[in-house]
Amino acid sequence: MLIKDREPSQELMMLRGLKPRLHFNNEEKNYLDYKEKGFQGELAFDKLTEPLREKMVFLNDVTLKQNNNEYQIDSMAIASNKLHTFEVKNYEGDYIVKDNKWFSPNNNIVKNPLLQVQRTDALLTQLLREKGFRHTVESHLIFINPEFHLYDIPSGLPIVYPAQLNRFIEMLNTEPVKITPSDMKLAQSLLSLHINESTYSNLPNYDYHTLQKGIACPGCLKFYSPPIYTSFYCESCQLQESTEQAVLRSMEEFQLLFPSEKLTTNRLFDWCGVFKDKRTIRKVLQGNCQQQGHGVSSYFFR
DNA sequence: GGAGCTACGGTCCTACGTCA
DNA sequence: TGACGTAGGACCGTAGCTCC
Repeated sequence: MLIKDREPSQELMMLRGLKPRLHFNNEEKNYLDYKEKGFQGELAFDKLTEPLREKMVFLNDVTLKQNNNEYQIDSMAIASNKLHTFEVKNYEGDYIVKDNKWFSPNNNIVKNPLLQVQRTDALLTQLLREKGFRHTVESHLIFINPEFHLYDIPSGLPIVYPAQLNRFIEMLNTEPVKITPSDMKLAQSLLSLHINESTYSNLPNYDYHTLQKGIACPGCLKFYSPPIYTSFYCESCQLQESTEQAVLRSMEEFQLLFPSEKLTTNRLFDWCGVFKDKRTIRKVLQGNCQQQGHGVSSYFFR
């Protein structure tokens, strides 16, 4: 059973929204690639665990806060009073561990993901006890990318390598477990404790006036040319999208990047940048949002 | 209170897509 | 190919807000 599905994080959505509008430096480009890759890895793991959903309750991408410690869990599976956590890494290439430090293929030190797993395990166990659940917590560090290899790591750690993944899933699938009422109660409790991310420390600085205006294709993030009749056509990736869909997407992007700004026809018209008539924008807003006020003071909200 | 500004809506015309 | 429907563009009027 799946009771919480995965969606791109707000930070990833904001980065995607900013990418075509802002000149990213190398660090920012790498960070977006890292987030995209991470998300793709998580989606791939979700696909692998689909067969387990019949006998386990799954919660994906849950963020919890405890004693001012915020921690995010890529995936959780609960059954027969046991809670599995999965930290999914989509690392690629040859990584080496020296003196408990992790080195990427280009010899940069990366955060030790085992420490993250241990921290999550400890905080989650504490949370479960506080809430009165007797479930045991078993944490796993999953490396999903088949092009990943880790050298010089001691054995006996809760790591699942790409070559072991299918057997690992098969092992979980053959375990004689079932979803108990207590498992459901725990899943619902964790779902109710889930919070939205609160900090986006790695976002580049941006300002409305300096951002490039336009509607970016959701496929390749390149700006559309003006619409042909009622739809946009991306010359780069051949994707086609209705003007209404594109405006709604731009509206969500604008609200995500500028949550305190009022949504007006003119502002969205300027933000989209490709329409010749504001009425196209107004029509979409009127059809999909509620209007407050009139004239210069009017704005829309959902 | 009036001028100026901004936003919305009405009307007409044109362009484009669909269908018989 | 022509009729029809729909969307977009231009122009203008109206309404509401701000500022003096």
